[in-house]
Amino acid sequence: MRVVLPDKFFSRSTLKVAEDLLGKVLVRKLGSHVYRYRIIETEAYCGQDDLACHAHKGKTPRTEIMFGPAGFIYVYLIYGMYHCLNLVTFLPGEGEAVLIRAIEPLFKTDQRTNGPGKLCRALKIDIELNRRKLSKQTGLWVEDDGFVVKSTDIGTSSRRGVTYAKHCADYPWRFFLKKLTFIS
DNA sequence: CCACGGATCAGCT
DNA sequence: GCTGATCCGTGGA
Repeated sequence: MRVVLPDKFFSRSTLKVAEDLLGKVLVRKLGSHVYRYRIIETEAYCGQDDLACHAHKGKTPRTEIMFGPAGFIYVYLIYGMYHCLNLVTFLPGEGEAVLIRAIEPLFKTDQRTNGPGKLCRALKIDIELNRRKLSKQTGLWVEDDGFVVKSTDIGTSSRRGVTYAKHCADYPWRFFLKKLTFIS
């Protein structure tokens, strides 16, 4: 059973989307090959009041895509050498998105995808995908394959690398599947 | 125009 | 745990 997640999945509360994306399948099509990965770690970035969010200063050329409709892709270059993949969430005008921090390949490979920079490198995600819509046509989309995630499988913590964000740095807006989930 | 610093990672201590 | 690599978006002049 494979169902492509509809736009309405993403046009909900960003915290809810970040949590619900755990266990879903990120799909990348490159040429005639299709690669599937389990999403195992995410972070929520919640608009103008969130000092860690790129949109907190309001709409700029870079962040404009975050203020558009949910279901679009926001990719940016960080530290001059890594790209980060974000999925736009919630409502137009809010400037919110979910950062995909780690995924697990569902096929045999040596790819390292346990970090936002590394997963973009493995999936060949770069600025070319910025502002595009999640879809089969774009070559990047998200599916539900029936994998069940219980609330007890989910861990939370503060977000990584945002110590500059003052009080917002402590918000528990990082979500991950506890490793125990994959043993059994 | 120019200066600053970052939603990271690998390699070292 | 700490540091450097590397470049572009952003804001101030």
